Amino acid sequence: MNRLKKYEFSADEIELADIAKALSHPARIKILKILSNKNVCMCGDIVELMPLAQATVSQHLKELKRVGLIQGEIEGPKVCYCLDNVKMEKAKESLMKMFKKVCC
Amino acid sequence: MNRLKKYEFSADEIELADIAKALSHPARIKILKILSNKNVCMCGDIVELMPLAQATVSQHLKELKRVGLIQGEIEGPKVCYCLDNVKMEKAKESLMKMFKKVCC
DNA sequence: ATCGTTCATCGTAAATATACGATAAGGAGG
DNA sequence: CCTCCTTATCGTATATTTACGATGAACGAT
Repeated sequence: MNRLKKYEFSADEIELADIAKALSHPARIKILKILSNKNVCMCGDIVELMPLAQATVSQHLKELKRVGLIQGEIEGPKVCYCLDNVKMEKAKESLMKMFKKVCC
Repeated sequence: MNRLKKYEFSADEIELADIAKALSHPARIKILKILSNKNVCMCGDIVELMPLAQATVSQHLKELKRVGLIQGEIEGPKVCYCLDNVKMEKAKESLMKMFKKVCC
């Protein structure tokens, strides 16, 4: 954003937009799907399933962590990522509330 | 995106990410809310309720139109915007499907 | 026909996002 | 300690987004 105007909006609007932003790239949708297959959680395994370089996947993981949809836990030299189901539920509820208020 | 990699993902992932992108700015969330108050639909009225310049609001409206969440109908010199409830419902369902598949 | 109103689009500047190679940081195992 | 493996971060290039003033296009009214 050019000159930060976000403070002109309500906290709800900003929060919801932020969640949507985290979901606004197919790579991040795919990562969430991969993590929901509880068999896979190691960062390296995720990278293998993605058509992107390791550094790029790491960036997407960081964005998902930023909004709290996933967590990363260090296991020796590896990192095990998992969904934060509480946060996911909250994100779903926020989106649903908006849709209900707005139309359906 | 640097080198377009989106084709590496599934149509579902791309479509969902696209919907999320449309929702990923507080201004656009606010516009949807404003339009759900059926009293307001003229572009000018929307602009007055937004903390942004007319040109910027027009850009946000265009993005919402691009994904089909709203429609614009010319009424003389003015333009009346309204939600596309069918598309909104579809967007909600797509998001819900993802959440259900992924966690909740 | 001219004028004012309304809104989209153009042009542009700055911020942010996306992507990747290279490198750093940390642990495992010799 | 040294090396390998794993992952985050840095540096960087490019694309996209956001924002606004200026301009253009379309219409209604005078």
